[in-house]
Amino acid sequence: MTDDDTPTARAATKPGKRPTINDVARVAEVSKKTVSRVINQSPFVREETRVRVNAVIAELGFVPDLQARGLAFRRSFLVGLIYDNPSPNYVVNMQQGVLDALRGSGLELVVHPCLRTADTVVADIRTFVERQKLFGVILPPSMSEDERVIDVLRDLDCPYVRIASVSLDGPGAMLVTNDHLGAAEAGRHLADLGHTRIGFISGPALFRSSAVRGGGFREGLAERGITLDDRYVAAGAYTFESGVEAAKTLLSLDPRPTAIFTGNDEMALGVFKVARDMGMEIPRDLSVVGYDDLPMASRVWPNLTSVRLPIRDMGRMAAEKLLAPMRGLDPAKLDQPEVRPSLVIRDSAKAL
Amino acid sequence: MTDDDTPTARAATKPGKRPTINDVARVAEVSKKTVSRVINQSPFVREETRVRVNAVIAELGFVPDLQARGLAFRRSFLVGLIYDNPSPNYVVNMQQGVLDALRGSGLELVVHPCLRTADTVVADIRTFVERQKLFGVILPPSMSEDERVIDVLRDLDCPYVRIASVSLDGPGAMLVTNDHLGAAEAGRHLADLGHTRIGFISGPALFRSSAVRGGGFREGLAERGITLDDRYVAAGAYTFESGVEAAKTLLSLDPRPTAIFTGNDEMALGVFKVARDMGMEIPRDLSVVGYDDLPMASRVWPNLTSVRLPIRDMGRMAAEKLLAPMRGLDPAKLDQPEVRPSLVIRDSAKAL
DNA sequence: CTGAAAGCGCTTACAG
DNA sequence: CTGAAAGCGCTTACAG
Repeated sequence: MTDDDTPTARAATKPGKRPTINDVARVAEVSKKTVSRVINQSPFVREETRVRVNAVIAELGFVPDLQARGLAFRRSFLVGLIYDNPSPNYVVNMQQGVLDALRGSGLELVVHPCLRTADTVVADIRTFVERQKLFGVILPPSMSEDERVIDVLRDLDCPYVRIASVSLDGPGAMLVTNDHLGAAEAGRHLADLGHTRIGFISGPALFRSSAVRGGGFREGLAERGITLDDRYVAAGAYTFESGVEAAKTLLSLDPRPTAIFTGNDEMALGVFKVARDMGMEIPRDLSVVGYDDLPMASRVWPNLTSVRLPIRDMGRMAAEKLLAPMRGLDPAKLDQPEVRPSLVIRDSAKAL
Repeated sequence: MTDDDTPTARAATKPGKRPTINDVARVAEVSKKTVSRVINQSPFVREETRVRVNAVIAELGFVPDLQARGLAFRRSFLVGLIYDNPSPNYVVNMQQGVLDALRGSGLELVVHPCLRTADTVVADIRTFVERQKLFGVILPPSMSEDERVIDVLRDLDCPYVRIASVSLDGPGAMLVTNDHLGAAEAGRHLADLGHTRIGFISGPALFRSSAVRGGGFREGLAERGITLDDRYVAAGAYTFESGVEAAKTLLSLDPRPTAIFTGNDEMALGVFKVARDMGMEIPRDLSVVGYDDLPMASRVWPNLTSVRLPIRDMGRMAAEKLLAPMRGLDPAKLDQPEVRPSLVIRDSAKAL
């Protein structure tokens, strides 16, 4: 016998156990179905009833059991982030953005990195999505570009949002980052600084952004009447080491380029290294512009001019699209959110 | 009527639906309880029966429903990673390590970053763990050092493993990283290079590693007969900016230090910046040693000498500890895994 | 607007 | 070593 032995508290629940929907129903003197309606925000509940039930829910500290709901709903309350992007900065910012959107929704984020080149990826992803009965999935590049994975998700009837540099799907399932715009801005910037003999280090063919950034860069130069000479284009792989190799190639050309645009910042730092090893000083002897605006860009010397994508915002926008149906919106009728990259001008590119 | 209309296949399951434990039981001609025993690797099943049931499981492609198991077990198959560490590199490596251990276990990783300074953290973590009925939780620093969170986990009966620079808990719940050893090595290294007037930039007081690294550094110097002068110690906050401020202080002392050890790499890069701005060249005019060995350490110029912690391994080891009971091991009787940092010698610290 | 019954797919507790 | 019954805590489908 405790002080708390009021009729209500007594009827509430056995000690040491979390209250269930039955406890709420009993105390509120309604059926559990009505409690269920209140939990699920059904409009078919009288206002007075809703208020009373909510009061009891608060009083008992009732929290619906996710497993039980999931079992009945035949799906979980988990959002999957499936990625093969190896940049820690990209991954963490994307996760933060997704979590920004998920906050308060009752959904949680399950992370699933994988190797797109492994021959078990597709089967692995199928198992993951099927077992977890995911609420939805977010696919940043280059995972977003793999149609085998998309087929699996469609087959499993799992909602998804793809993030990519160009549109690859219906508006309900896409977030477009328009990488060509950022690259074009980089091109115009270098041209406006007076550079004409310009090099480009591309990303790997597996990443769609490689071609899109390259194309955008060409466009930007073309707007200023400059044509990118194919001899000044080297293939990289988005890694520091590949940037080093490509820079060695480009900087041993005669005449050598006065400026280099790289498909990402990692490779730009490779250019930094080679230039230093060759006794060149940036930006005096060589201008460099990168892409991604990693935290590193503003730590190295000279600070790297780079194109920034609002990665955290992208994660949030993609997740919000996934949440739309929950909020009574039709994802197919939503507008396709787009994102614009922007050039962050620092000290690594100067006028000739 | 299909070609597949054999008795077995017919009895198997309705089309378009995933087979359940009942389907397996029917086809294998056992009770669902026996199927359950096989799934859960109970030893109380005749070998012959087990083989037959497993064959049917494979034949039907049966995958146990996680929500249903979770509802009956009263817990989920999710491991939570709760952290407030802001370094993307640390976070991603830790996640990778945890996933290395989780692979094949049927468990998935739910990430939960948070702000330890927010006044809702503790309540927020309670909600998270309680709602998800987590299988277990992994706490890297400095989350691992928050006793309020530990109290919540104990109260909720949620297994956890803490990762910290010193032991804070029983062997079943700890992974010790011994940061003092790495810092001591840094101290001996600088002393062996002939430095005697040495500066130290510490991390924030909220992080236990700050004091542990500082203490280890003092010990290392002491082993070489050098005492760290308190006037050459500045308080940082593990951020680039705080490194800049602290470096300004230390480098304006007269006489100024010939070497600086920083509590992490971010702050070391702050020292790089200030040294450059003051016209000093590293390592000619100043030796610098960092801690963490970020990817950046081998990108900047000069390459940064730094102490490395095997973060991915740490994640894996912590997760394996969490999985021990699943494998029939008693976590309390397990040995407490320890990790040893190592000094990676590069170009930022040289002999006087 | 509300409710009683049946069911989601597993496991626990109890028998044998 | 195996099984029939009851239960985990919700929702769906059907009535009213």
